[in-house]
Amino acid sequence: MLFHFRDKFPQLNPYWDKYLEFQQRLEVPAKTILLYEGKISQNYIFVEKGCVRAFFNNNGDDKTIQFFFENEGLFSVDSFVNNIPSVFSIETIEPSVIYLLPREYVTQLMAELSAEPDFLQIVLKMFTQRQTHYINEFVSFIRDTPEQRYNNLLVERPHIVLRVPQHYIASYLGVSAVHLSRIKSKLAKGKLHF
Amino acid sequence: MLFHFRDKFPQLNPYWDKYLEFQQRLEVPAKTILLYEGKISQNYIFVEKGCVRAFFNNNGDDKTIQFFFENEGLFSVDSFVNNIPSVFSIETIEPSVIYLLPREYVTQLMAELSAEPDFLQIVLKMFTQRQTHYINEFVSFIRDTPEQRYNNLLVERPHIVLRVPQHYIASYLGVSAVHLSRIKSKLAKGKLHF
DNA sequence: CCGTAACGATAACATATGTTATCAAGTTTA
DNA sequence: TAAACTTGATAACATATGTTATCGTTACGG
Repeated sequence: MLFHFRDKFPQLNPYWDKYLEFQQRLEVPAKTILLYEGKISQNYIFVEKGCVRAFFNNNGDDKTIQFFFENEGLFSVDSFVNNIPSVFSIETIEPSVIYLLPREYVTQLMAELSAEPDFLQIVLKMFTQRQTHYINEFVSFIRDTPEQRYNNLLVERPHIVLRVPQHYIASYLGVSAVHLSRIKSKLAKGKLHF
Repeated sequence: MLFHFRDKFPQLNPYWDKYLEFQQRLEVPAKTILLYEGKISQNYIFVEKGCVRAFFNNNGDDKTIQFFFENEGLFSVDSFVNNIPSVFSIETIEPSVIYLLPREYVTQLMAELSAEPDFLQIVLKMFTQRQTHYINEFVSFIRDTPEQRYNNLLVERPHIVLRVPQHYIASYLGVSAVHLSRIKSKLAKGKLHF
Protein backbone atom coordinates (compact mmCIF):
# COMPACT_ATOMS: atom_id res chain seq x y z
CA MET A 1 0.00 0.00 0.00
CA LEU A 2 1.87 2.91 -1.37
CA PHE A 3 1.28 6.35 -2.50
CA HIS A 4 2.86 9.38 -4.02
CA PHE A 5 2.95 12.86 -2.65
CA ARG A 6 5.21 15.49 -3.98
CA ASP A 7 4.03 17.72 -6.81
CA LYS A 8 0.65 16.05 -6.94
CA PHE A 9 -0.59 18.73 -4.56
CA PRO A 10 1.73 21.68 -5.12
CA GLN A 11 0.22 23.71 -2.30
CA LEU A 12 1.76 21.18 0.08
CA ASN A 13 5.25 21.51 -1.33
CA PRO A 14 6.28 24.32 1.07
CA TYR A 15 5.58 22.02 4.02
CA TRP A 16 7.57 19.33 2.36
CA ASP A 17 10.45 21.68 1.65
CA LYS A 18 10.82 22.46 5.33
CA TYR A 19 11.87 18.87 5.91
CA LEU A 20 14.35 18.60 3.08
CA GLU A 21 17.22 19.10 5.51
CA PHE A 22 16.20 16.08 7.57
CA GLN A 23 16.30 13.77 4.62
CA GLN A 24 19.07 11.28 4.23
CA ARG A 25 20.55 11.17 0.75
CA LEU A 26 21.48 7.76 -0.62
CA GLU A 27 23.29 6.95 -3.80
CA VAL A 28 22.76 3.27 -4.44
CA PRO A 29 23.31 0.67 -7.17
CA ALA A 30 20.54 -1.38 -8.76
CA LYS A 31 18.94 -4.14 -6.69
CA THR A 32 19.43 -2.31 -3.41
CA ILE A 33 16.68 -3.18 -0.98
CA LEU A 34 15.22 -0.12 0.72
CA LEU A 35 12.57 -1.90 2.76
CA TYR A 36 12.48 -5.58 3.60
CA GLU A 37 9.25 -7.54 3.52
CA GLY A 38 8.45 -8.32 7.15
CA LYS A 39 10.14 -5.22 8.54
CA ILE A 40 8.31 -2.15 9.75
CA SER A 41 8.53 0.80 7.39
CA GLN A 42 10.65 3.51 9.06
CA ASN A 43 11.06 5.98 6.23
CA TYR A 44 9.21 7.88 3.62
CA ILE A 45 11.12 7.16 0.41
CA PHE A 46 11.61 9.73 -2.30
CA VAL A 47 13.11 8.90 -5.69
CA GLU A 48 15.24 11.70 -7.08
CA LYS A 49 16.92 9.67 -9.80
CA GLY A 50 16.43 6.11 -10.99
CA CYS A 51 13.53 3.82 -10.28
CA VAL A 52 12.32 1.34 -7.70
CA ARG A 53 9.71 -1.36 -7.43
CA ALA A 54 7.55 -2.79 -4.70
CA PHE A 55 7.36 -6.58 -4.71
CA PHE A 56 6.80 -9.58 -2.52
CA ASN A 57 8.15 -13.07 -2.46
CA ASN A 58 5.78 -15.85 -3.38
CA ASN A 59 7.25 -19.32 -3.06
CA GLY A 60 10.60 -18.37 -4.45
CA ASP A 61 9.65 -16.17 -7.36
CA ASP A 62 8.82 -12.58 -6.68
CA LYS A 63 5.79 -10.62 -7.80
CA THR A 64 5.95 -6.93 -8.60
CA ILE A 65 3.16 -4.69 -7.37
CA GLN A 66 4.15 -1.24 -8.55
CA PHE A 67 6.92 0.86 -10.09
CA PHE A 68 8.13 4.31 -9.03
CA PHE A 69 10.24 6.80 -10.93
CA GLU A 70 11.84 10.21 -10.59
CA ASN A 71 10.06 12.63 -8.26
CA GLU A 72 7.75 10.03 -6.87
CA GLY A 73 7.56 9.31 -3.17
CA LEU A 74 6.24 6.21 -1.55
CA PHE A 75 5.88 4.27 1.62
CA SER A 76 4.09 1.23 2.84
CA VAL A 77 1.06 3.03 4.27
CA ASP A 78 -0.15 0.00 6.14
CA SER A 79 3.22 -0.67 7.71
CA PHE A 80 4.06 2.94 8.37
CA VAL A 81 0.71 4.09 9.73
CA ASN A 82 -0.19 1.02 11.73
CA ASN A 83 3.32 0.03 12.74
CA ILE A 84 3.02 -3.46 11.38
CA PRO A 85 5.41 -5.51 9.21
CA SER A 86 5.36 -4.57 5.57
CA VAL A 87 3.90 -7.20 3.27
CA PHE A 88 6.30 -6.25 0.51
CA SER A 89 9.87 -5.21 -0.16
CA ILE A 90 11.06 -2.14 -1.98
CA GLU A 91 14.21 -2.21 -4.10
CA THR A 92 15.95 -0.15 -6.72
CA ILE A 93 15.82 -1.31 -10.32
CA GLU A 94 18.44 1.09 -11.63
CA PRO A 95 21.31 2.85 -9.87
CA SER A 96 19.37 5.50 -8.01
CA VAL A 97 19.49 8.59 -5.84
CA ILE A 98 17.09 8.16 -2.95
CA TYR A 99 16.04 10.40 -0.08
CA LEU A 100 14.75 8.93 3.14
CA LEU A 101 12.71 10.92 5.62
CA PRO A 102 12.53 9.12 8.98
CA ARG A 103 9.25 8.31 10.62
CA GLU A 104 9.43 10.95 13.37
CA TYR A 105 9.73 13.77 10.86
CA VAL A 106 6.88 12.42 8.77
CA THR A 107 4.71 12.39 11.87
CA GLN A 108 5.72 15.95 12.63
CA LEU A 109 5.04 16.98 9.04
CA MET A 110 1.62 15.40 9.17
CA ALA A 111 0.79 17.30 12.32
CA GLU A 112 1.75 20.56 10.63
CA LEU A 113 -0.27 19.70 7.57
CA SER A 114 -3.40 19.19 9.66
CA ALA A 115 -3.31 22.91 10.28
CA GLU A 116 -3.64 23.66 6.59
CA PRO A 117 -7.32 24.65 6.19
CA ASP A 118 -8.23 22.41 3.27
CA PHE A 119 -5.98 19.54 4.23
CA LEU A 120 -8.99 17.30 4.76
CA GLN A 121 -10.14 17.97 1.22
CA ILE A 122 -6.66 17.29 -0.07
CA VAL A 123 -6.40 14.06 1.85
CA LEU A 124 -9.77 12.99 0.49
CA LYS A 125 -8.72 13.78 -3.04
CA MET A 126 -5.36 12.12 -2.57
CA PHE A 127 -6.86 8.90 -1.30
CA THR A 128 -9.63 8.97 -3.87
CA GLN A 129 -6.98 9.14 -6.57
CA ARG A 130 -4.99 6.32 -5.05
CA GLN A 131 -8.10 4.25 -4.60
CA THR A 132 -9.10 4.78 -8.22
CA HIS A 133 -5.63 3.68 -9.25
CA TYR A 134 -5.77 0.42 -7.32
CA ILE A 135 -9.33 -0.32 -8.38
CA ASN A 136 -8.35 0.20 -11.99
CA GLU A 137 -5.44 -2.17 -11.48
CA PHE A 138 -7.60 -4.94 -10.19
CA VAL A 139 -10.50 -4.33 -12.55
CA SER A 140 -7.99 -4.68 -15.34
CA PHE A 141 -7.24 -8.21 -14.17
CA ILE A 142 -10.93 -9.11 -14.23
CA ARG A 143 -11.57 -7.49 -17.57
CA ASP A 144 -8.46 -7.73 -19.70
CA THR A 145 -6.24 -10.45 -21.09
CA PRO A 146 -2.52 -10.23 -20.35
CA GLU A 147 -2.02 -9.07 -23.91
CA GLN A 148 -4.46 -6.20 -23.40
CA ARG A 149 -2.80 -5.30 -20.12
CA TYR A 150 0.57 -5.16 -21.81
CA ASN A 151 -0.91 -2.97 -24.51
CA ASN A 152 -2.43 -0.65 -21.93
CA LEU A 153 0.95 -0.37 -20.30
CA LEU A 154 2.55 0.48 -23.63
CA VAL A 155 -0.01 3.17 -24.33
CA GLU A 156 -0.55 4.63 -20.87
CA ARG A 157 2.81 4.20 -19.19
CA PRO A 158 5.37 3.52 -21.93
CA HIS A 159 8.24 4.68 -19.70
CA ILE A 160 7.75 1.53 -17.64
CA VAL A 161 8.18 -0.70 -20.66
CA LEU A 162 11.18 1.27 -21.79
CA ARG A 163 13.09 1.29 -18.52
CA VAL A 164 12.11 -1.80 -16.59
CA PRO A 165 13.52 -5.30 -17.28
CA GLN A 166 10.99 -7.55 -18.86
CA HIS A 167 10.71 -10.15 -16.15
CA TYR A 168 9.63 -7.50 -13.64
CA ILE A 169 6.97 -6.34 -16.05
CA ALA A 170 5.86 -9.92 -16.56
CA SER A 171 5.44 -10.44 -12.83
CA TYR A 172 3.58 -7.13 -12.65
CA LEU A 173 1.20 -8.22 -15.41
CA GLY A 174 0.71 -11.57 -13.74
CA VAL A 175 2.27 -13.72 -16.46
CA SER A 176 5.54 -15.60 -16.88
CA ALA A 177 8.49 -13.90 -18.52
CA VAL A 178 8.31 -16.44 -21.31
CA HIS A 179 4.73 -15.61 -22.05
CA LEU A 180 5.36 -11.89 -22.06
CA SER A 181 8.03 -12.52 -24.65
CA ARG A 182 5.45 -14.43 -26.71
CA ILE A 183 2.99 -11.55 -26.37
CA LYS A 184 5.59 -9.12 -27.60
CA SER A 185 6.54 -11.20 -30.60
CA LYS A 186 2.87 -11.69 -31.45
CA LEU A 187 2.27 -7.95 -31.32
CA ALA A 188 5.36 -7.33 -33.42
CA LYS A 189 4.08 -9.73 -36.10
CA GLY A 190 0.71 -8.01 -36.02
CA LYS A 191 2.36 -4.73 -36.83
CA LEU A 192 3.95 -6.14 -39.96
CA HIS A 193 0.57 -6.27 -41.72
CA PHE A 194 0.02 -2.78 -43.05
CA MET B 1 -14.75 2.78 -6.23
CA LEU B 2 -16.88 1.95 -3.31
CA PHE B 3 -16.73 1.88 0.36
CA HIS B 4 -18.57 1.04 3.49
CA PHE B 5 -19.35 3.28 6.37
CA ARG B 6 -21.82 2.36 8.99
CA ASP B 7 -20.69 0.48 12.09
CA LYS B 8 -17.09 0.47 10.95
CA PHE B 9 -16.56 3.64 12.96
CA PRO B 10 -19.24 3.54 15.65
CA GLN B 11 -18.42 6.99 16.95
CA LEU B 12 -19.82 8.34 13.68
CA ASN B 13 -23.14 6.54 13.97
CA PRO B 14 -24.86 9.42 15.82
CA TYR B 15 -24.14 11.69 12.87
CA TRP B 16 -25.48 9.09 10.56
CA ASP B 17 -28.59 8.61 12.66
CA LYS B 18 -29.52 12.25 12.30
CA TYR B 19 -30.05 11.66 8.61
CA LEU B 20 -32.12 8.53 8.88
CA GLU B 21 -35.29 10.51 8.30
CA PHE B 22 -34.05 11.82 4.96
CA GLN B 23 -33.46 8.40 3.58
CA GLN B 24 -35.72 6.90 0.99
CA ARG B 25 -36.75 3.34 1.71
CA LEU B 26 -36.97 0.97 -1.26
CA GLU B 27 -38.26 -2.57 -1.31
CA VAL B 28 -37.09 -4.07 -4.56
CA PRO B 29 -36.89 -7.46 -6.31
CA ALA B 30 -33.67 -9.09 -7.45
CA LYS B 31 -31.89 -7.62 -10.50
CA THR B 32 -33.04 -4.10 -9.76
CA ILE B 33 -30.49 -1.59 -10.97
CA LEU B 34 -29.74 1.09 -8.38
CA LEU B 35 -27.10 2.96 -10.34
CA TYR B 36 -26.51 2.77 -14.07
CA GLU B 37 -23.01 2.68 -15.52
CA GLY B 38 -22.53 6.06 -17.21
CA LYS B 39 -24.87 7.94 -14.86
CA ILE B 40 -23.68 10.18 -12.08
CA SER B 41 -24.10 8.71 -8.62
CA GLN B 42 -26.80 10.70 -6.80
CA ASN B 43 -27.25 8.62 -3.67
CA TYR B 44 -25.45 6.94 -0.90
CA ILE B 45 -26.84 3.41 -0.89
CA PHE B 46 -27.40 1.44 2.28
CA VAL B 47 -28.36 -2.24 2.29
CA GLU B 48 -30.73 -3.14 5.10
CA LYS B 49 -31.75 -6.53 3.76
CA GLY B 50 -30.57 -8.57 0.80
CA CYS B 51 -27.45 -8.04 -1.25
CA VAL B 52 -26.17 -6.08 -4.19
CA ARG B 53 -23.21 -6.15 -6.53
CA ALA B 54 -21.17 -3.59 -8.42
CA PHE B 55 -20.39 -4.59 -12.00
CA PHE B 56 -19.62 -3.24 -15.40
CA ASN B 57 -20.40 -4.35 -18.90
CA ASN B 58 -17.52 -5.61 -20.99
CA ASN B 59 -18.45 -6.47 -24.56
CA GLY B 60 -21.73 -8.07 -23.66
CA ASP B 61 -20.79 -10.09 -20.61
CA ASP B 62 -20.63 -8.35 -17.30
CA LYS B 63 -17.84 -8.39 -14.75
CA THR B 64 -18.49 -8.18 -11.04
CA ILE B 65 -16.27 -5.96 -8.93
CA GLN B 66 -17.65 -6.31 -5.44
CA PHE B 67 -20.52 -7.63 -3.32
CA PHE B 68 -22.37 -5.89 -0.50
CA PHE B 69 -24.62 -7.35 2.16
CA GLU B 70 -26.76 -6.36 5.13
CA ASN B 71 -25.67 -3.22 6.96
CA GLU B 72 -23.16 -2.23 4.36
CA GLY B 73 -23.29 1.11 2.63
CA LEU B 74 -21.68 2.05 -0.63
CA PHE B 75 -21.36 4.60 -3.33
CA SER B 76 -19.28 5.22 -6.37
CA VAL B 77 -16.75 7.54 -4.74
CA ASP B 78 -15.32 8.70 -8.02
CA SER B 79 -18.70 9.47 -9.49
CA PHE B 80 -20.17 10.93 -6.34
CA VAL B 81 -17.24 13.06 -5.24
CA ASN B 82 -16.09 14.28 -8.63
CA ASN B 83 -19.49 14.43 -10.28
CA ILE B 84 -18.47 12.22 -13.16
CA PRO B 85 -20.24 9.24 -14.78
CA SER B 86 -19.92 6.03 -12.82
CA VAL B 87 -17.82 3.36 -14.48
CA PHE B 88 -20.00 0.61 -13.06
CA SER B 89 -23.59 -0.28 -12.32
CA ILE B 90 -25.04 -1.38 -9.01
CA GLU B 91 -27.86 -3.91 -8.85
CA THR B 92 -29.59 -6.11 -6.32
CA ILE B 93 -28.87 -9.83 -6.38
CA GLU B 94 -31.66 -10.83 -4.02
CA PRO B 95 -34.96 -9.12 -3.22
CA SER B 96 -33.69 -6.33 -0.99
CA VAL B 97 -34.55 -3.47 1.28
CA ILE B 98 -32.46 -0.47 0.33
CA TYR B 99 -32.13 3.03 1.75
CA LEU B 100 -31.00 5.93 -0.41
CA LEU B 101 -29.59 9.13 1.00
CA PRO B 102 -29.51 11.86 -1.65
CA ARG B 103 -26.35 13.71 -2.52
CA GLU B 104 -27.26 17.00 -0.82
CA TYR B 105 -27.70 15.33 2.55
CA VAL B 106 -24.47 13.42 2.22
CA THR B 107 -22.68 16.71 1.54
CA GLN B 108 -24.35 18.22 4.58
CA LEU B 109 -23.41 15.18 6.67
CA MET B 110 -19.82 15.43 5.54
CA ALA B 111 -19.69 19.08 6.55
CA GLU B 112 -20.94 18.19 10.03
CA LEU B 113 -18.47 15.36 10.32
CA SER B 114 -15.57 17.70 9.60
CA ALA B 115 -16.34 19.29 12.96
CA GLU B 116 -15.68 16.03 14.77
CA PRO B 117 -12.19 16.51 16.24
CA ASP B 118 -10.60 13.30 15.05
CA PHE B 119 -12.47 13.08 11.79
CA LEU B 120 -9.22 13.46 9.87
CA GLN B 121 -7.79 10.45 11.68
CA ILE B 122 -10.94 8.48 10.99
CA VAL B 123 -10.91 9.40 7.32
CA LEU B 124 -7.28 8.34 7.10
CA LYS B 125 -8.03 5.04 8.76
CA MET B 126 -11.11 4.53 6.64
CA PHE B 127 -9.29 5.09 3.39
CA THR B 128 -6.29 3.10 4.53
CA GLN B 129 -8.60 0.16 5.16
CA ARG B 130 -10.29 0.54 1.81
CA GLN B 131 -6.95 0.90 0.09
CA THR B 132 -5.64 -2.24 1.76
CA HIS B 133 -8.74 -4.06 0.60
CA TYR B 134 -8.33 -3.09 -3.04
CA ILE B 135 -4.61 -3.73 -3.03
CA ASN B 136 -5.24 -7.17 -1.60
CA GLU B 137 -7.76 -7.79 -4.34
CA PHE B 138 -5.37 -6.97 -7.10
CA VAL B 139 -2.34 -8.58 -5.49
CA SER B 140 -4.40 -11.74 -5.31
CA PHE B 141 -4.72 -11.70 -9.09
CA ILE B 142 -0.95 -11.42 -9.47
CA ARG B 143 -0.19 -14.03 -6.88
CA ASP B 144 -2.95 -16.61 -6.83
CA THR B 145 -4.52 -19.03 -9.27
CA PRO B 146 -8.29 -18.85 -9.74
CA GLU B 147 -8.54 -22.00 -7.65
CA GLN B 148 -6.68 -20.33 -4.78
CA ARG B 149 -8.82 -17.24 -5.08
CA TYR B 150 -11.94 -19.34 -4.86
CA ASN B 151 -10.52 -21.08 -1.83
CA ASN B 152 -9.72 -17.75 -0.20
CA LEU B 153 -13.27 -16.67 -0.81
CA LEU B 154 -14.58 -19.87 0.78
CA VAL B 155 -12.39 -19.39 3.84
CA GLU B 156 -12.53 -15.63 4.29
CA ARG B 157 -15.95 -14.70 3.00
CA PRO B 158 -18.02 -17.87 2.83
CA HIS B 159 -21.27 -15.90 2.95
CA ILE B 160 -20.55 -14.74 -0.59
CA VAL B 161 -20.27 -18.28 -1.88
CA LEU B 162 -23.39 -19.30 -0.02
CA ARG B 163 -25.64 -16.50 -1.19
CA VAL B 164 -24.42 -15.36 -4.58
CA PRO B 165 -25.16 -17.19 -7.85
CA GLN B 166 -22.12 -18.90 -9.23
CA HIS B 167 -21.75 -16.99 -12.47
CA TYR B 168 -21.44 -13.72 -10.55
CA ILE B 169 -18.71 -15.25 -8.43
CA ALA B 170 -17.00 -16.53 -11.56
CA SER B 171 -16.94 -13.07 -13.07
CA TYR B 172 -15.66 -11.69 -9.78
CA LEU B 173 -12.84 -14.24 -9.73
CA GLY B 174 -12.03 -13.49 -13.35
CA VAL B 175 -12.89 -16.92 -14.76
CA SER B 176 -15.74 -18.35 -16.82
CA ALA B 177 -18.72 -19.92 -15.07
CA VAL B 178 -17.79 -23.24 -16.63
CA HIS B 179 -14.32 -23.12 -15.20
CA LEU B 180 -15.54 -22.20 -11.74
CA SER B 181 -17.74 -25.26 -11.89
CA ARG B 182 -14.66 -27.32 -12.78
CA ILE B 183 -12.76 -25.82 -9.87
CA LYS B 184 -15.55 -26.73 -7.50
CA SER B 185 -15.76 -30.30 -8.71
CA LYS B 186 -12.00 -30.66 -8.50
CA LEU B 187 -12.01 -29.38 -4.91
CA ALA B 188 -14.90 -31.70 -4.07
CA LYS B 189 -12.95 -34.69 -5.41
CA GLY B 190 -9.94 -33.60 -3.40
CA LYS B 191 -11.96 -33.74 -0.23
CA LEU B 192 -12.89 -37.37 -0.82
CA HIS B 193 -9.34 -38.50 -0.10
CA PHE B 194 -9.10 -38.73 3.68
C1' DC C 1 40.31 -8.99 -20.35
C1' DC C 2 37.88 -12.86 -19.07
C1' DG C 3 34.27 -15.13 -16.59
C1' DT C 4 29.82 -14.66 -14.84
C1' DA C 5 25.45 -13.02 -14.42
C1' DA C 6 21.43 -10.60 -16.41
C1' DC C 7 18.40 -10.26 -20.11
C1' DG C 8 15.56 -11.68 -23.79
C1' DA C 9 14.03 -14.93 -27.53
C1' DT C 10 12.41 -19.38 -28.75
C1' DA C 11 11.02 -24.38 -28.81
C1' DA C 12 8.58 -28.32 -26.88
C1' DC C 13 5.62 -30.05 -23.95
C1' DA C 14 2.14 -30.00 -20.03
C1' DT C 15 -1.60 -27.81 -17.87
C1' DA C 16 -5.14 -24.27 -17.31
C1' DT C 17 -8.80 -21.91 -19.07
C1' DG C 18 -12.25 -20.34 -22.59
C1' DT C 19 -16.12 -21.51 -25.68
C1' DT C 20 -20.02 -23.79 -27.13
C1' DA C 21 -23.38 -27.04 -26.56
C1' DT C 22 -26.33 -30.07 -23.93
C1' DC C 23 -28.83 -31.67 -19.96
C1' DA C 24 -31.17 -31.58 -15.44
C1' DA C 25 -33.24 -29.38 -11.57
C1' DG C 26 -35.42 -25.45 -9.48
C1' DT C 27 -37.92 -20.97 -9.75
C1' DT C 28 -40.60 -17.65 -11.53
C1' DT C 29 -44.34 -16.02 -14.13
C1' DA C 30 -48.26 -15.73 -17.02
C1' DT D 1 -50.15 -25.76 -14.33
C1' DA D 2 -47.26 -25.02 -18.46
C1' DA D 3 -43.79 -22.30 -20.37
C1' DA D 4 -39.86 -19.64 -19.72
C1' DC D 5 -36.01 -18.49 -17.29
C1' DT D 6 -32.20 -19.30 -13.94
C1' DT D 7 -28.78 -22.00 -12.09
C1' DG D 8 -25.31 -25.41 -12.23
C1' DA D 9 -22.90 -29.54 -14.08
C1' DT D 10 -20.44 -31.74 -17.70
C1' DA D 11 -18.26 -32.98 -22.27
C1' DA D 12 -15.45 -31.85 -26.27
C1' DC D 13 -12.65 -29.06 -28.43
C1' DA D 14 -9.67 -24.78 -29.12
C1' DT D 15 -6.66 -21.51 -27.21
C1' DA D 16 -3.85 -19.42 -23.60
C1' DT D 17 -0.42 -19.82 -20.39
C1' DG D 18 3.14 -22.15 -17.47
C1' DT D 19 7.50 -24.78 -17.18
C1' DT D 20 11.86 -26.18 -18.44
C1' DA D 21 15.59 -25.98 -21.31
C1' DT D 22 18.66 -23.88 -24.72
C1' DC D 23 20.88 -20.12 -27.01
C1' DG D 24 22.80 -15.50 -28.10
C1' DT D 25 23.71 -10.91 -26.55
C1' DT D 26 24.94 -7.57 -23.44
C1' DA D 27 26.50 -5.66 -19.03
C1' DC D 28 29.50 -5.92 -15.24
C1' DG D 29 32.89 -7.13 -11.64
C1' DG D 30 37.35 -9.21 -10.61
